Amino acid sequence: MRRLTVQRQAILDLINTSNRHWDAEEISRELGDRRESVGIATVYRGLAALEDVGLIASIQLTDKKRYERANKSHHDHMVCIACGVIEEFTQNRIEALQEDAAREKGFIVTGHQLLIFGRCARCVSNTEPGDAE
Amino acid sequence: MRRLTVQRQAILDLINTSNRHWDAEEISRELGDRRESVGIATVYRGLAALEDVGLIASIQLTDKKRYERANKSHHDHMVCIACGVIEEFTQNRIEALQEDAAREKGFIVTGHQLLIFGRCARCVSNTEPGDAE
DNA sequence: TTAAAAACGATAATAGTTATCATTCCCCAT
DNA sequence: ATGGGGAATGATAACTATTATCGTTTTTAA
Repeated sequence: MRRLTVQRQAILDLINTSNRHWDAEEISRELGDRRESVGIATVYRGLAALEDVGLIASIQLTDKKRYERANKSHHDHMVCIACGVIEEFTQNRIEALQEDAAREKGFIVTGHQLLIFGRCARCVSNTEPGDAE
Repeated sequence: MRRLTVQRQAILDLINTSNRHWDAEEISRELGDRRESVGIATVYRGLAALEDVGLIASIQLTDKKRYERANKSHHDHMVCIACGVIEEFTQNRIEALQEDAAREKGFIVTGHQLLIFGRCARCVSNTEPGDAE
């Protein structure tokens, strides 16, 4: 990224002032609502550029990519298969074990992605009493 | 899945007699080469059906799904970002730690996906001597 | 043997994302 | 300041993986 344009600033601000995990379309729509509309292609390019320089972070879900603030300590994600909510968790021990496994194979680790799928506490209790689902 | 048709048998055999992680298009092409051509839609449906009953397993990569034999013990995957090779590894301790993290959040785990990205041993040594890449 | 259920295959449709391209913006050397 | 060139923008076409549609064929079970 060479230039931090107003469009990219708008994207960055939106992400930085929230705790959400955004997808490209949500960002485009939200900016439109705020009357600082940014073309969808520009959103995609901006997200890629911002991630590239480390100003934001991303997780690749099954169907799409979502972006979040980068100024967090390292964490992984838990996705509720019922309501879609994403929660974060940290397990330093897991990181270390991953490194061990990689070293054993002669792999140089450049990144990883750990997603846990399940039902969040709220969805579990909502469907608790014999709910047919 | 109600019926294990000849098409699904062909898909299953192909996967079971290999150690590869196949995507749908590769399966379709390989079966075509073997003169047991199966329509691409049927490949997708067959793969979904076979996975559904546990006869094959899958991993969701960044861009596509790949299928492998199901008669293996549980493992996760390491993907080489240079050559694409996929290696498997097992770390029981990681599984346990995931459960712990989930329990803490009140999550009921239904599945997980751990991908480690990096460079495999072969690609590391191939680019070793100051290779510009 | 026959009728309903399932699966097939060709192809249209969809979703997310990337490529194209003409236009506009912005930085920097003159 | 100014004008040229590299970047970025935005509209939209294109692409990839996958799913839906639908008429036809196969299979199962009565």
